[in-house]
Amino acid sequence: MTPQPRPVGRPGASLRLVETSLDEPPLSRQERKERTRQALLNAALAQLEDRSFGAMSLREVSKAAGITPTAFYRHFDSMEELGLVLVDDSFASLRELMRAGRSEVAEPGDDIRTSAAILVRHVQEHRLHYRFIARERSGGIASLRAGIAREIHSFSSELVGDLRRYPVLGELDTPSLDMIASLFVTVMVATAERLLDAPEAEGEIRARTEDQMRIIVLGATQWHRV
Amino acid sequence: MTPQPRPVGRPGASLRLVETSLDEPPLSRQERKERTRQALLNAALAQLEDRSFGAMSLREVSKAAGITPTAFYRHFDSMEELGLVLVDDSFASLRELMRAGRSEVAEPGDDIRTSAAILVRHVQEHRLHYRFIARERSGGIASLRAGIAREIHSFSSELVGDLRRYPVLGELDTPSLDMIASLFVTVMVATAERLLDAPEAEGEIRARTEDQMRIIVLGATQWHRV
DNA sequence: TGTACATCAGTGAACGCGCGTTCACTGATGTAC
DNA sequence: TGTACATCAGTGAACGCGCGTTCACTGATGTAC
Repeated sequence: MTPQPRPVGRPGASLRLVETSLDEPPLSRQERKERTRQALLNAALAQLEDRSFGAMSLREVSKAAGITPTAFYRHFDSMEELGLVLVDDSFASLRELMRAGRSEVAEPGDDIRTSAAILVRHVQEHRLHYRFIARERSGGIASLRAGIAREIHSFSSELVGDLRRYPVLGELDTPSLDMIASLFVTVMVATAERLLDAPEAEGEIRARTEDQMRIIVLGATQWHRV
Repeated sequence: MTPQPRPVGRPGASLRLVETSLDEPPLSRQERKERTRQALLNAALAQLEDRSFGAMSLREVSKAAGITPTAFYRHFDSMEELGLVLVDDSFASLRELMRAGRSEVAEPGDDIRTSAAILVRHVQEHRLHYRFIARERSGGIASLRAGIAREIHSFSSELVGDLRRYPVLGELDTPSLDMIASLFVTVMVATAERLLDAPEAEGEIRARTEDQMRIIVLGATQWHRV
């Protein structure tokens, strides 16, 4: 039913005689270990399609990665430790999004359209990471929730820095900017969740996100003038 | 370690002789069954404190409710069916919130403060239901996700009806009102999640929610005049 | 009111299964000389 | 370059355990007469 797992665990030297040296250059022990580690992380991400992380088993993940359950322990102390690595990896991908955002917003009047487009594209390209974050943000494992909350908070802080560079918004005091940044982040999280549920409605979702961001900017430029 | 489960399963007649008829009036078979059913639902809600629904076992829930695993099947076909009942119960509580909102917003200028206060109070008073919804909204069980999404969508539609009654907002077209209602709902969901994580920060969270709702109203009153 | 029978919520033994973790091991890779 | 030894990623058997589900059952509650 599920696609055949690509076995990575078997030592390769005995196969080396069969395969050409072109498509399989000799891998060091270290490289091979790293490859298995990635296979475990990917297998876990893939399982999240229809389970929460807490409902996933070490044995299933190991099997999907092509190793025995015992070998799992050569890479992680526990599933929870693997989960924390997934949190890190996922937010590395998110920071990449931030960088992309800062360099791509070139023409000033079009910031919102550009930001929404970048967000939507990035979620679609990193579905598994975003699903993991969406699912475990409120999930059953406290250490994952804490790690995710910390990363989202730091994302929001960086956003405050970005907002400061804007003409009208930049003049607001820090508590107001915090509040507004957190509102943006809330909308972005909701957008990502909607995209995960209905990737085919990308156009609609992007349009709605743009409008909601415009509402926020409209309100924010009036803020403290009321 | 955990508090002694209150056993509800044992037939009561043999105890009836010991207890006074005042504090335990004779329960019908039907009443007793309903009591056990509620015990199962409450036990499941309580387990969600530190697990996702998908990571919960039928045996644990039955044990916490004071019956054998076998008796579980007298009440639900599966854990999933129990979960769907929890979704219904949780949103019954949310509809109660909407009703409270409509009757309490008396003085016009103070709608936002009142709404935020009602929301915060309601989440605090129904923590277990809200935690369940927050956790399973993006959780691993498709039928629960679908049920929750449907209920939140219907909540958002009701909100559109409420917004129509306001002086300036009411003049907007339906797609705009949909978009604005969904933004309100997004903020409300985020508020509930923050409260679950940090109930002691209630004051701060309420203040931020009020400000974010004001930003939205400010933006919405400018909408389509840009 | 009393009797005989039906209903049915809950019991407890049993099942096969997948779980996390331990252990002693294997054999290719890596290193020292 | 060849040899001897160390390292260590992955193996496979074994463990005790909790899981969902089945089954025949018990005995209090409910009902018909």
